[in-house]
Amino acid sequence: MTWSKNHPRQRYHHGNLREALINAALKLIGEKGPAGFTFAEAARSAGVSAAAPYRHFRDRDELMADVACRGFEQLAEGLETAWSAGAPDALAAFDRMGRAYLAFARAEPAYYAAMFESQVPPDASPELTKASDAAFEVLRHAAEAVCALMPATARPPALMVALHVWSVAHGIASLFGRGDMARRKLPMEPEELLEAAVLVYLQGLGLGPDR
Amino acid sequence: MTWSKNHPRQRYHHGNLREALINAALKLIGEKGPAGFTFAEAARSAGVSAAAPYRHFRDRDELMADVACRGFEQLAEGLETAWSAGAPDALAAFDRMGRAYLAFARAEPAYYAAMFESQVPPDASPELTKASDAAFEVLRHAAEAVCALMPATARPPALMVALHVWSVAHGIASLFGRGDMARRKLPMEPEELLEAAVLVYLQGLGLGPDR
DNA sequence: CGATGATGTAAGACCCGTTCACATGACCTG
DNA sequence: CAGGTCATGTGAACGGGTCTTACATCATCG
Repeated sequence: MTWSKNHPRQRYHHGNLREALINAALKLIGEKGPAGFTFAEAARSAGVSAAAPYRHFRDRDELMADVACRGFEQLAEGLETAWSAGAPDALAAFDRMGRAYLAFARAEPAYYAAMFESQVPPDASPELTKASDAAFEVLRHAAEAVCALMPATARPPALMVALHVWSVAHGIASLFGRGDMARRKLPMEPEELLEAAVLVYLQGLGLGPDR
Repeated sequence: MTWSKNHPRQRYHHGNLREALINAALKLIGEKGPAGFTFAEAARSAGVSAAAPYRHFRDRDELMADVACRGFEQLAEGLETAWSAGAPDALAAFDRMGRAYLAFARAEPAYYAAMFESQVPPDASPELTKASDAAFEVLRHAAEAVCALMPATARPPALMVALHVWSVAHGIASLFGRGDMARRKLPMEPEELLEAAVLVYLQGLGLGPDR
């Protein structure tokens, strides 16, 4: 039994190294942040030599970009679920989406870090650009439904609304939702802070819930 | 003249190494991002050995934190100047502050990166915490002046307003104001996007400019 | 069975962060 | 001015990381 360790790869070939590396990356990023994540350690954690990962990723950044890509896909899925076709009404669904964004940042810090804190440029790969655009598209679509509630004469551009909401949600998540500035003492939970911001903002657009 | 190079330090002691390292760090961060910045290269750029910086900073992170600290001081100064005692009126001054935030992110990418993208925890040093708090305090003070425009019966907490505005400004700066997601095609300049967001938001608070 | 291509390994070049013993020299003190 | 002291800088060395290159293994298919 001398060969038995945690995951004693006996076969020369791993069989599923690409996925194993991505999982290792996710675990490591979650534990030590995107900067602490190391190609070599991911390899070690998968039980292969330090050179093996280069058969599956051009370099460390490409792995990071792949993780970020999957993160955007998960985020899009989460937002889509929260929106759930705008039921029961667009405003309630919109609010759920905001919470879903913060929930994602909190529940998947590794994905979130890879997506936004890893220095990976958004155009690192076509897939990444596409995944990120797709996630935004979910929000944009919701914004369109919300804008449709307003009289056509005073209807703001849905794209602008989507950008505003994305920005404030991202700002809150970055500043207060996680490690970064999380130490700043908030008078409320990030979720409440975001909900209040969106409520005030929609009110400013003439979409008060009490009209 | 064999000893003449760029800045041929002839004296054994540099004389002002601390400042030289900080300047080198700023230049390098600006050129290659906070991740690309290297203690060794800063030392090289200052013309000293790789071990010399350790006489002035405990480690690389402490240098980064020092840069971030100066960044917050500069930001606070910029916001204070933009606010300029709330003249001619609080709303106009508030708008200037938002623009000043984005201007800072654009004009000082090295500082901005050290402050928000360098993985330096906000409590890395007491000075950093203090500088960051001071910058926020400027915004908070302005928010208080803006809230004072409203009837006391319908006055929102100034802290909340400050947090909302800081969040949306930071979100826009992070997502669209610089390298990160700057590639996303915006229908407007970040400054206009922020101004519109704040206008809608203040309107939602009952502070329409046309009342 | 034998060739071939995908996948993994070993070793090494090069860089970084960090430490340690030692060198230099600014400055103070007698 | 002599000598001591302390801050500051040097060189060498360690451990670890990225990435490349030459070689090993093995699944697959003619």
